[in-house]
Amino acid sequence: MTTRSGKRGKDDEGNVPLPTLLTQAKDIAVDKLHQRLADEGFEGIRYVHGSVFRFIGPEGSRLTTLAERSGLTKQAIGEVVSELERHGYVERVADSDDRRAKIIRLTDQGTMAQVAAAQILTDIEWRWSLSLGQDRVTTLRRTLEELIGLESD
Amino acid sequence: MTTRSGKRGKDDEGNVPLPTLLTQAKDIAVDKLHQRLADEGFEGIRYVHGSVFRFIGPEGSRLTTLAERSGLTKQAIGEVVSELERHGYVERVADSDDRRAKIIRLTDQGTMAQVAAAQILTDIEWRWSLSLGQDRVTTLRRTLEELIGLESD
DNA sequence: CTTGACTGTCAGGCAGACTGACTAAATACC
DNA sequence: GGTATTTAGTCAGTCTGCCTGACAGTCAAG
Repeated sequence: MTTRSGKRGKDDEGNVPLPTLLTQAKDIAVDKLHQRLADEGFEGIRYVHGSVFRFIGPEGSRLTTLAERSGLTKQAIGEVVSELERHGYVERVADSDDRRAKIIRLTDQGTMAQVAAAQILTDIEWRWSLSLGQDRVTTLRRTLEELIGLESD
Repeated sequence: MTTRSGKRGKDDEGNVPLPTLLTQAKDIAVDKLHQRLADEGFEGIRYVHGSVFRFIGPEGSRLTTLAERSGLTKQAIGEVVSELERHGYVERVADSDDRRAKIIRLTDQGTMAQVAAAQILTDIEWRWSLSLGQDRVTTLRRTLEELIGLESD
């Protein structure tokens, strides 16, 4: 039996908890992103790969840097990088200044995937704006940004 | 150097992706919820326990029902229920109508935890309303609800 | 009363991320 | 310059959360 995730008919009485709403909205956006990336030929991209695509510098970054920025351990991000390397999105090149280090760089395909992801995310927001009104999506973003800035010290 | 995850200054147009904002906001709310629950004496409550507290009926529910509503398997939700049972938040009682089944019911402490969680979530929204304006938090909730209703087919 | 469906549990497995231990290289100390 | 400490990345092992598969007991339809 396939269990469809908690779909209540109409909300019984009380409010759906805000964290649930935030999670569902995130899941919808992320699912759409990955599906459309796959449609455009960028396959095998998983959620955690965003830790590399979002945080890697234009000239590449070290593993340790990616680990710090993403909040994952070196080991964890190292495995992610290896996976992206196998898929041809990044490459490890020697650092000429420090022979311990390797620079993780996007390949051409990796750069295309990064650009495509950014465009798709922009497009998702744009489509939401069409349905809900541009001001409401802009307000959503601003509210979230303020909220986070407010609470994260 | 402690790198706070992806805090770009105010730059060009390098927007933080919307899924990231949604995730961060969710994490903030959930962390606050669990911390305040612990402060009020409800200890050992983890994220996944919400699958029980949110979906359990007033007279209790069967394991299979909780599994369907939460989207987890029977085995997974069964483990969650066992953990909550060890902590004294729920109990398994025989179903008088069906000797295969057990009714999972909140204990008094479980009910208190459920009520406390709901109050805390309401309070979190209320505090956000104080900082950001009540209309913006209301709008946030409405926008998310519409968004989800829109996209989840 | 036999057959099939359902309830909950036990067992085993896999994926993701963690801690710990290690080598090679850079840097600081004296 | 020589030694000690720190740093970069990797290998190994573990833990957690969730999954699939298999099962005994019970219910329900023919």
